[in-house]
Amino acid sequence: MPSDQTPWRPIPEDVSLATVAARAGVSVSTVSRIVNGEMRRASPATVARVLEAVEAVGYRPNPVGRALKRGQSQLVAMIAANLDNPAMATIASSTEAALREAGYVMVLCDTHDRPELQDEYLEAMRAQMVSGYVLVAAVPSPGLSELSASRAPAVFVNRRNPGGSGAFVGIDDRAAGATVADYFIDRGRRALAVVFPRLGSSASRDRASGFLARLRERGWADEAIIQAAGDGRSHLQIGYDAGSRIFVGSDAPDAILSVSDQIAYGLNRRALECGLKIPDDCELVSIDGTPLNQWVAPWLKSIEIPYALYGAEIVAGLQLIWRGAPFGERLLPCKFG
Amino acid sequence: MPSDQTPWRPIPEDVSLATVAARAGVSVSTVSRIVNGEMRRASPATVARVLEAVEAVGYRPNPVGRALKRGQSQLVAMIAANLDNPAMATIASSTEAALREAGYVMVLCDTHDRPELQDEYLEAMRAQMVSGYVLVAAVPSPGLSELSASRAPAVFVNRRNPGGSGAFVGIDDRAAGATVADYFIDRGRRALAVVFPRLGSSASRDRASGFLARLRERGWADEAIIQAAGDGRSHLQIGYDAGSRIFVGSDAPDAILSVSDQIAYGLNRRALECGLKIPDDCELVSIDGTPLNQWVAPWLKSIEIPYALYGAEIVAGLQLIWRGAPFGERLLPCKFG
DNA sequence: GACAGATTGGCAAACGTTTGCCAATGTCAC
DNA sequence: GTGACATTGGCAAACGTTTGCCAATCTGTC
Repeated sequence: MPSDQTPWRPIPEDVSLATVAARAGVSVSTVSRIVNGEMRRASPATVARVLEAVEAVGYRPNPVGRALKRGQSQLVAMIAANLDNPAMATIASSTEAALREAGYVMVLCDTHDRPELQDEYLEAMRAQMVSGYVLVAAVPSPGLSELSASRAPAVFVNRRNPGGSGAFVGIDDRAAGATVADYFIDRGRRALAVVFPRLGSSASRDRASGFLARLRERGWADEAIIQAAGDGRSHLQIGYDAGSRIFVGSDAPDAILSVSDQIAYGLNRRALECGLKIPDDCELVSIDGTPLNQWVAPWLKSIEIPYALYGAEIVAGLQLIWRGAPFGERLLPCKFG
Repeated sequence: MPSDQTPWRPIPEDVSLATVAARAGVSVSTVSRIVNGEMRRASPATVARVLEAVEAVGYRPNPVGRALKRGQSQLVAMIAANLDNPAMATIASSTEAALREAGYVMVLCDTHDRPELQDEYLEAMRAQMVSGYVLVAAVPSPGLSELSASRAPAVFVNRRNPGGSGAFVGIDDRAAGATVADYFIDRGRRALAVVFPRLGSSASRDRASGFLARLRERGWADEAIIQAAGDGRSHLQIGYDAGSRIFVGSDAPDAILSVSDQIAYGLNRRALECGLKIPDDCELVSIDGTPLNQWVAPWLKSIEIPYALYGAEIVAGLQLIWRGAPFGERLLPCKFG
């Protein structure tokens, strides 16, 4: 609980519409209208006088007063599953930049993948009268259903809306999986494996199933492919555990698709412990491809998801929705290399 | 610019003090007082009736109205230099959790280390009437000076207030550097180096100078130690570039202190390219020690900074300041391993 | 000179909250 | 019965903004 006896108060934003109005010798309403660009409601002379006064006293509209009146703040909520994941941090960073550019302020919430916390945040953000929601890897929850039903402006990122439709920014996960399948086949790999979280997002699932589907198309039997699903929250651990199962015995794969960088890190660690060298003994391809890889994991080949571009797309999506235009989904192109 | 013709409006928080007041048959003021815990202003019967009504209609105070009246919102601004850095992401994540716990909402701003942007954000946050500021690796700027002068509640993290005093959460950087110096000496290392950013923060400087000072204490001449200062924003690149200078020639060091993980990543990459193996050919110790290291950089030994604990300390600091208590600095203990 | 119509600008209410002040009622002692 | 005093609760203003509506002035035409 915040202390009730706060000795410090923010410097009162001593310059308000009233200050400007007084200086320009007009009423508050006139200033408000001019500040909001409604120029036709005043004579050019008045407009000039008001703008001069605005400049002179350094007036900046108070977002709180405005929010109260308009019933909507300049805040946009980003509700992310796990900030500690570098991919999410990059998304957060680029979104923040794009929002600022558009005149909004980002509020960041980390749900740690927990539905109750997600709902708590959704409620809190609604109370803050946020203008929109950015849901990064949202989990199913009652509050999320309500949100969908309320038609509030929301953009889902990475994971589609678990319960229904909604604007989406991400990549073509199935195609990404398929690309890796083609790559492995064309390289003459014979023993394939795919590692993914058992309780994963739509994204994880689609990547794995796109991979398997393409293999099937090209004549591989499902049984020929090792599928290692891992439990738990940490992709690192999932990868490590999967490695424990995959790398033992004589039928170790010679090529593995890991649906995320972190799973690949875990796999590599276990591979090292088993005396296997990647990529020499077993090729490893992940889908993520954060820039850090080239520094700390040069052994990892990746489908590179352009997370740094997400922010711009997300904000473009929000803006479309705000003006009532439809925004289905935006799948960004990936580089494979 | 946000569209002016927004078709969607947040569901009006249809339940306000007035709703509760009507249902309980009392005035708005009474409800307000009771909701704020001022129980003595009403008879037990009234209190009960009001609380029942609050429950029944599901009343939640509107933070915007409250902020406008109080001149202070429940928002706390975190102004960080670079979210893409995993250490900062961890700090952001833990701070966010601690703030939520305390009933606050975190607004995240990424300055990309640019003073103008930092000032823009400081101004914007002031306009939002935030309750406090968390400045992670703040850079010197006019706005920051103003902030210090205004005595606004602020906690500096990692880097001390570049212009003056202020609450600080971090580690004992000089001691960390000294620890590494002792370690190298005790391990019998003979050719030492330290790599740091030329235009670094107080933290980087202190780590390097703590290292050098301890070496001096123990009889090493400054000239005997390779000091590689790097330019630029990216620590990865700084490390890589420093490696280019350090690893060539015959007098390569057998032990290096890197003041951050990322510099160490860059160093390692360059070492590999030079055919050197870490830690066999050259021991590398960094100060940071993010958990990711054990997965992707097992070759790296680190002073581990407990970033995940920062959030709690930061919020504790803010709360002390809010209630007028002094909060100088809090140096967290590090693990070396 | 009068009237229609456009132009210009102010009044006041409203958003949801907090809080100083006052009014009404109750309690007690004399 | 009267006065002092505590208890209980409401009125109304204020925070900074937006906006519907009305009033005043101006422009032009007959």
